[in-house]
Amino acid sequence: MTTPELPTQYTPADVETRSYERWVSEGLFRADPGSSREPYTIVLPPPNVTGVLHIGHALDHSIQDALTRRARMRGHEALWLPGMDHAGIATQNVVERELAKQGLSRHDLGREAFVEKVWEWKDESGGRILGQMRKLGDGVDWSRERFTMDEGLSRAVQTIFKRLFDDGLIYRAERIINWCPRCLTALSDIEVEHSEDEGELVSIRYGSGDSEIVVATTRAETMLGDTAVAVHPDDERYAHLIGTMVELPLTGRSIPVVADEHVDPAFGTGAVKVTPAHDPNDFEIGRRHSLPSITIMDERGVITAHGPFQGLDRFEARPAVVAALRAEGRIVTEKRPYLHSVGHCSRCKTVVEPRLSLQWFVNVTPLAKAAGDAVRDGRTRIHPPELAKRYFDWVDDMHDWCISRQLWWGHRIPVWYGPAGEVVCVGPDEQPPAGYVQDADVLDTWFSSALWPFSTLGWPERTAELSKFYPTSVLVTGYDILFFWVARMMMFGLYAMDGQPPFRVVALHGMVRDQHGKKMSKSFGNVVDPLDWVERFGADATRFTLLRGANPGSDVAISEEWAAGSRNFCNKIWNATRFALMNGAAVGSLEDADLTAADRWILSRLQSVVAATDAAFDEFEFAKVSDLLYHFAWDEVCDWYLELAKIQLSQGLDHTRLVLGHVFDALLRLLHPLVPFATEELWRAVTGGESVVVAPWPVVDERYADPSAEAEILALQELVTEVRRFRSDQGLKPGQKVAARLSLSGTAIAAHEVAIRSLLKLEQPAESFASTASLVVAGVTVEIDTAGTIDVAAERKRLEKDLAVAQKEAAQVAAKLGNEQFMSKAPDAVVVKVRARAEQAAEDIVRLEAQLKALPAG
RNA sequence: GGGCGGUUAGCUCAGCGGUAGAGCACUCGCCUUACAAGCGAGGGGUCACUGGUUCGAACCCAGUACCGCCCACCA
Repeated sequence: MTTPELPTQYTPADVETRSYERWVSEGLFRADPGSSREPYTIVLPPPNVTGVLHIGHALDHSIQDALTRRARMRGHEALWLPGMDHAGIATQNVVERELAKQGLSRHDLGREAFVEKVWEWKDESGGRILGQMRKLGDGVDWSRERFTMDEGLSRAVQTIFKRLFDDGLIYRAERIINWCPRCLTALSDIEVEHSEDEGELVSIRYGSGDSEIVVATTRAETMLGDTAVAVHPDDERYAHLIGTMVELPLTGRSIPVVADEHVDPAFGTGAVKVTPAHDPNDFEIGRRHSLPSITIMDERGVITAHGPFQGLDRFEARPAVVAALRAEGRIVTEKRPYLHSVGHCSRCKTVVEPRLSLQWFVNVTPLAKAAGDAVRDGRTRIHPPELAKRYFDWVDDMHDWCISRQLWWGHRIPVWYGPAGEVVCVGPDEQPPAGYVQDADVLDTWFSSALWPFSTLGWPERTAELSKFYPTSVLVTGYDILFFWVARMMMFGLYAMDGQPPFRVVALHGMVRDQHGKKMSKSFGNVVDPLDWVERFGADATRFTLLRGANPGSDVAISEEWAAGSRNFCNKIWNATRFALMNGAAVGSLEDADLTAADRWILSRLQSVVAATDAAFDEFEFAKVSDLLYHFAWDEVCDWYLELAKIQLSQGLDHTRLVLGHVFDALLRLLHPLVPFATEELWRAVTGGESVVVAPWPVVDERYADPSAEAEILALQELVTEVRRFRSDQGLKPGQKVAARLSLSGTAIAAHEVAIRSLLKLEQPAESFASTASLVVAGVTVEIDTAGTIDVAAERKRLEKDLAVAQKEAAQVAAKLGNEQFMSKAPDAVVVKVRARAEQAAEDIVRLEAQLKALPAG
């Protein structure tokens, strides 16, 4: 094996691009549907094609890459399928903003030219994202990259639309929908974000004299479209008015008073103004009472009702209407500020206006039922389970899904209308009848995203990919799109794939936040650009930082200090491996090696770390995986084994090279899913293998479990640490050699005298050795000659403090052992432990008293 | 209004019934021939509060107080 010259400091940039291009060109990430290996599939949640990857994507991708890489190493045919989403409304907005800079609107270009423009934008922006993914090291199968508006995926969209339409699960209806007056499109319920906003609640007197009735509203301008006042049927205050007409101020119209169960008599005055065209509840009341709907606003929220308010924006009209009412003495009370929940467009934050319009809907009832059942019966497991409840709450009470959008960018609705308004839904292979006109609208972008797990594998064709890789193994995504995306993939996947859910496990992660747990936002200036970190700390360190905080379902707080810490870890691994190589580490059989306790200890520890790593990986506990490997590598391998190995090598124990080779081979493989680049470079150097990407995952080997070696090294560590403490307290310089006598015979670490003396810089004493301090640890007495320089007062203080602790411990433990109830009820293992503590405390007391006594006077 | 989660060292978090942990930050000493992005030794916590269960509670139960998130047709 050749020992390449590795630089003394890890410089990520040197190795990252080199490795990545090689991985791709050698096809290591390619998945073969014809393989006989068990499949492992993850579809990448497709990022928005117009965006750039943010640190949240980096987390999402790091997790998926770690899972896929480990699965591949474990012998699975691993597919991580990449792609991007056309993100209808978001993308259209971005391109429109660009046009606006040139003073143009999409209407200036016309539909065709505008869509052309968006495609151009998509090519440019999408390319940027692909570059970012390469920089992060995403091990995706590039040969299978997809885009939600690809020909194949468009075909899938039309196919499922047609199927749902034929099954009666897609319908067109005039309903109150959420309308964004800025984006000029309908929105689904979940595209509306609610916030507590300040408003004004005004009470308005309708009618007069005996027919007077007071209603309250926060949207005064809508009174122009009122067509009734509703009261509860049992409300005696208004019983005499039910069925009568009252005068509607400002309009010269009279409207009926109707009785409706929906009204809460205890709220406000118990009377509600009814505006069927501009409020979803009122629409329902209107329907129950056959009330007319009067639309008073256009699609931009401008008042169209004839009169003095015509042409005013809704927010100008509101105070104007109130002022006019006040002038007529119609205002009874005004409450301001009045906090109430207001819906905003999740894209542009404009206040949403409920609007009566003709739209396409999915009847979700049967689909949502199936989506709930699949999780309930365990076909799909949601992880962490706490979040499953959220899923059920939503799926069990889902409203029909408004899928039409008045946009130009997206999948055009595959429905044509005849001259007399006849409707025909056309599948992908059909021709619309002559003279029919296609619906102008496009589908909600989440409609095509919902097909992602199977449309990307070739559905509706029965492809080899589909039968090999569907259902996918795990879906990794943030809990924020549980409803938007996960639930809808479940619905459509179960529907299209004959009851087979799209994934076996949904592994939800949290949001990335700053070091104080604050949300990242541009205005706050705490946004981390993953590429910036990749440049400064390396992709490995960036990924490791994110994974170290990634507990299932919980948010990840990160900071630059942590990224630096992760980079330091990579550097540590780099240098440790470099050291092993410099000392001839090699992979070979350990069968005939005469292993020392230190060797057996590290091998024993290694096999239990493999087991613990597997357990944590299986539960998506990435923070735990990272923590385990971090501490094993740093605290055990580097801090202890390498130091002991140095001594063994100087003693000529050549098999140490094989142990080093074995440990680093395994450690680098374990770390590879988290830290792909550094491990690739190092693993190749250690083993001479082609690529760690396709190296087998370490397996637990019980034969290496060695409790007695572990106990032995633990005792060694205790002794060394205690003597180091003494040296430090006494101000002995680390390099300064000190004479000492060791009484090792009969102790567990009798064989380690050379190591102990070497680690602690203890020399053999001269003939006339007079000890000035003695320490007793792990059954060993260390008598140290410090040539009279010992600080007696400091050591006495220290010993007295330790003695006090030991005495307190002894008292506590004695109390426990004297407690009958404890003795009779505590499990044996606990009693044994407590007894051991009692013995230890007693020993400590004797030892410390002796040490105190042995101190020279001073 | 309904639901869920949190409150442990200065900061971010792990631990979830048997002697309080990690990373970073802090103090002291070290360029010890893999690594100063490092090495060694330390300091620091009535585990939010109040009750209860238990031989034993950071951990289980009840309540309180803050904090966060999700859902909701609060006129």
